[in-house]
Amino acid sequence: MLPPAADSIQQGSIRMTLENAHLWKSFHNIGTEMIITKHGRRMFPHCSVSVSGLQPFAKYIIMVDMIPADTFKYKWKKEQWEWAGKAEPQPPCRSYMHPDSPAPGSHWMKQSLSFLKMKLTNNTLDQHGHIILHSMHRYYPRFHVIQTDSPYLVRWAPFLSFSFPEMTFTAVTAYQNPKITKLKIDHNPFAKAFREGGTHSQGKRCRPSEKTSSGDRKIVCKGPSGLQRTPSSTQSEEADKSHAQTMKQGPHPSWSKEQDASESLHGEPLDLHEYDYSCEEQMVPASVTYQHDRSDLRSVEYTRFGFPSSEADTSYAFAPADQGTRQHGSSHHHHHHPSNTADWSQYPLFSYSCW
DNA sequence: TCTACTATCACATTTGAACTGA
DNA sequence: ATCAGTTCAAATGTGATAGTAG
Repeated sequence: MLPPAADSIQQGSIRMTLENAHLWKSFHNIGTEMIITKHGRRMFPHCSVSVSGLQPFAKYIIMVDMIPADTFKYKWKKEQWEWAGKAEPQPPCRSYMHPDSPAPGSHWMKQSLSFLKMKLTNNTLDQHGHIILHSMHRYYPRFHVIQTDSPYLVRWAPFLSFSFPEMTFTAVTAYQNPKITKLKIDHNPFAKAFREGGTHSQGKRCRPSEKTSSGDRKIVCKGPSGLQRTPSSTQSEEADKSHAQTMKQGPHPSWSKEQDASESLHGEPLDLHEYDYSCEEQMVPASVTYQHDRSDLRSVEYTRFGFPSSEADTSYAFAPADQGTRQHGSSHHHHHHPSNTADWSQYPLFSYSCW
């Protein structure tokens, strides 16, 4: 079998691979948390994937949106996450288009794609095009490869969707699990700088460092336990920034060009206990914003949720079903047709125009 | 009282315009 | 005139804290 098995997903001839999978898994084992703020916060780890099998000269748009991982909200009680009721109604659905979009397949396959500049917010009135999430709810990113040369045709173009279970996270306004804080500080240069600077400046910011070391307390995120140390090996990732790009603002705020940061992250896997997300399929209520709506997408996915720890399950895909079966929600037949166009859904990607 | 959220802090990293030289 | 480097000031991003709101 081929090496790229674990962190990549294949649909037809198109393969998507999660770039910084080690890091994602490190977080996932503890229970990933992503800070969301009023003005928008970047993700860490970043969404970074590579794609292969595209037609070199065909144009594609690549987008991300965030899908609720379940129908619940949570609270951090003592040292673990607990169920805290039913999920709030979905905030306006938004998606983030990779700033290189649209680009030919050859471009996308040339290097990994980073969604570094995507920001998450809890502000439902956000005017900046950031992705709106509910705090204390769980989500996972979903990547869309859309074969079109115009953002305005996204809704009608054939597309494929990919997602990785180890990217599931809980949106929070402040970190809950100190293990997560520590992992982030170990790997995120900004966080590290800030923390160390703060400790320097003394006094008021001193306590936290104690807090983290005492943060070695036992954390049980409702799952088989057995928790080990986080490696303090500060194998910080090198953000391999290459060439600065210049283009500023596209027709939409969230379309600003960014430079690609393909990260090579070699954090060794942590021997932490499993994190049990009890996720289940869920329909997203339709809603309209000035951005895209993704609600109809839900009906074309099939899922293998409920992440057991085996390697096989770390890769799975939400594949659009064909026209016939889509209405019924989940279809488990993949037609792995050699010609990739046969695998592409012709169904409109977004049900409403949001521009 | 408890939980969730927010503004603020200080500084390394990133950005990008200005500059230099070929 | 154009390009590739270089420099450097300004902008950005980051977690903890103290405080606010409910």
